[in-house]
Amino acid sequence: MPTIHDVAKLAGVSRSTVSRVLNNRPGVHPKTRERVLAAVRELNYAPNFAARALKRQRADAVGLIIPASFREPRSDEPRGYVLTEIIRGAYNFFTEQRLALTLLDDQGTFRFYQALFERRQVDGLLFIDLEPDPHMVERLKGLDVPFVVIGNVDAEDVVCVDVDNYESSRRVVYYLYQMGHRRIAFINGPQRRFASRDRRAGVLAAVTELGLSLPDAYDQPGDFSERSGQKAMWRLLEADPRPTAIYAMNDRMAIGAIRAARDAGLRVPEDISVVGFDDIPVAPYIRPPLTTVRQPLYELGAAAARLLVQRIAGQELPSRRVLLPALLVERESVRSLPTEA
Amino acid sequence: MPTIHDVAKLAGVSRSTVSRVLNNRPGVHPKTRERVLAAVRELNYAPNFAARALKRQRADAVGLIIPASFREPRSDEPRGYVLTEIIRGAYNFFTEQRLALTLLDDQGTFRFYQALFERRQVDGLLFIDLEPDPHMVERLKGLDVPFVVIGNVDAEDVVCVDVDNYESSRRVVYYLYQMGHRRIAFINGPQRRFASRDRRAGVLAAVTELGLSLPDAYDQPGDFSERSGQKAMWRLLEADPRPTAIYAMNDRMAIGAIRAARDAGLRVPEDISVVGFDDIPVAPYIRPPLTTVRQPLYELGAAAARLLVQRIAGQELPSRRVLLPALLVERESVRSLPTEA
DNA sequence: TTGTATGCGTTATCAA
DNA sequence: TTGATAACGCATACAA
Repeated sequence: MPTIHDVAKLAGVSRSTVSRVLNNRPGVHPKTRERVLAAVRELNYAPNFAARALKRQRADAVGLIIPASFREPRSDEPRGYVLTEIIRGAYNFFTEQRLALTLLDDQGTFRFYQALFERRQVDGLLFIDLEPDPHMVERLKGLDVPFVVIGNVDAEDVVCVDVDNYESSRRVVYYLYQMGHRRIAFINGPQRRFASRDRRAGVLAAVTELGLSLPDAYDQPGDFSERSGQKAMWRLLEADPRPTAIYAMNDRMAIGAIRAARDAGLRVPEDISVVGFDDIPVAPYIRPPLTTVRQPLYELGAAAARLLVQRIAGQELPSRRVLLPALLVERESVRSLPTEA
Repeated sequence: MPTIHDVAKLAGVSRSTVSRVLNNRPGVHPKTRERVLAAVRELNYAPNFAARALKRQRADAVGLIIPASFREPRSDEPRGYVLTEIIRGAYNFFTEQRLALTLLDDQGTFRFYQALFERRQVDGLLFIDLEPDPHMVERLKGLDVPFVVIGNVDAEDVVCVDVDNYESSRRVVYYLYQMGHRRIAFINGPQRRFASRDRRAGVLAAVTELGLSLPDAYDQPGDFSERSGQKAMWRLLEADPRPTAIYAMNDRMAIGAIRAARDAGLRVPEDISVVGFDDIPVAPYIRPPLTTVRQPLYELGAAAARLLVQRIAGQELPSRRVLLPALLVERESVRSLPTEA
């Protein structure tokens, strides 16, 4: 492959001139520029990536740190869809900015991320769902590596972008209320997850604002699995009075809940309404099609990418926490109830 | 960040010695090696990626070329799932080999791929589903860039790995036959796709081997969309005699077909059986759960990655076409028929 | 407006 | 067993 030297020779100029033309530096005679460009085309020249990175001290690449679960075999989790949409959003933005996107998995070790950056293999890091380790984030802040987290993080001054779990949840309860429901129950996710806590907080806020209450019997734990949704529903069905609407923190639990209801001889939504969260691909296909909250996955990826690029450019970021609104997708799993006046 | 020079100084040796230690070269005194390693640890040194690439003339990175459709917004297509599984397989293998994986989209221009390689940004290219352009592949072969294609390709001497569409399809027909079906119809995909052609060829082979036939009325075109499956089913239902089993080339068309059957007042599988292809995530969730063929997506990615690494290493490849077996997943959309003796 | 010289951080060749 | 030195290909400060 040709080098800048070959181009210079062919164009009859020095290497510096070629470099100037290639980098759009001013102060090159149009005529000369023309000749150089012609030579570039003729030789099909493209600047060596490594040499440029070495000289410029930047990689023109960012690392996307995907959850360690990515390396594990197929599971129930709609990971594929979620991940793809987020990556797509980030990828499109980075590509526009002429930044390469390198896939890396979450090895959980600080040392690994440090090396990545110190080796200048990447100019910045984008973490997807780095939930559990605020400690690592703290250490990361010690480095000067620009990074952005998708999902919430329990650390100060970390740039992160997330769906507005609190507000979305609050909206769901309001929606249910508008549909005439007053006895609204709730299937939660693991409490160690921010998403669960925030969504639950939104529910509590709405319930309070609306003058309702959330008795313990209506506040069931779950672990995001379909099975746990099913079990939670069993308990919910024994509550007295029975709730008229169930809000599950994710679609898989909602699906489990619907199954449990049906097994108990109840119809959804005629006898009991169910709302999920995520809008996973199967949501429209189950019976009944699931009313749920769609996360702005693509936008999450794109927003995070934009923030990361700004950080790499050294800009001060206006806010360190960006919350994106989610969309309530009405399908058929919620019934409108005549309000009990 | 520290350089090899700093390490050398701290360890009281020359840069060459440090380099030797770092690259596990023989001929270093154990004592010296020890000192160097200690210095490396103390400084938290990691070799500069660009400098190394420049010197070694390789990037230690491969490019994954994803379909251009990736950049487009969410569609019905189960692209997310398929892509994720393939990438996961490839990613895990590359990571083992200490190769970084860079995401790149299919810009369709030969020039782009050429530059990628000539810039030494990647050591090789992995194409996912590069269906339409054998011409580009031919040109790619002209370069000395190692590449492997996932999916079939209409060109000679190209290393590609794919699911064994022909054989899998053949198996489906045998399966249906064993279940007692004799009037088996077929909903095809777009003929320009290899997958469609190969799957159809498998059907024809099986039909012939089993002494059945595939009348024109049983051989319906489709375009992979749910809607087209539905339409094909309408035509199929008018055939006389009506087929007892339908084999659709993908799950979405199968879902469309089931819908059409139900709309026509037929029950699946009691009145008519349906088989799909792909095992998309919704397949187990539809009514009835869909019997279908699961592609070995993860394995496809892993196999392709392995082949690419071999090519990069300059090994001659034993075969230039690798076909992986698919798995028939029996669910509830096929009924066992008493054989008409 | 253009060219010369130097260095980015490694690895590899050759001497010692 | 080790060290000096020369590339790798590019960008830039400075000189012309």
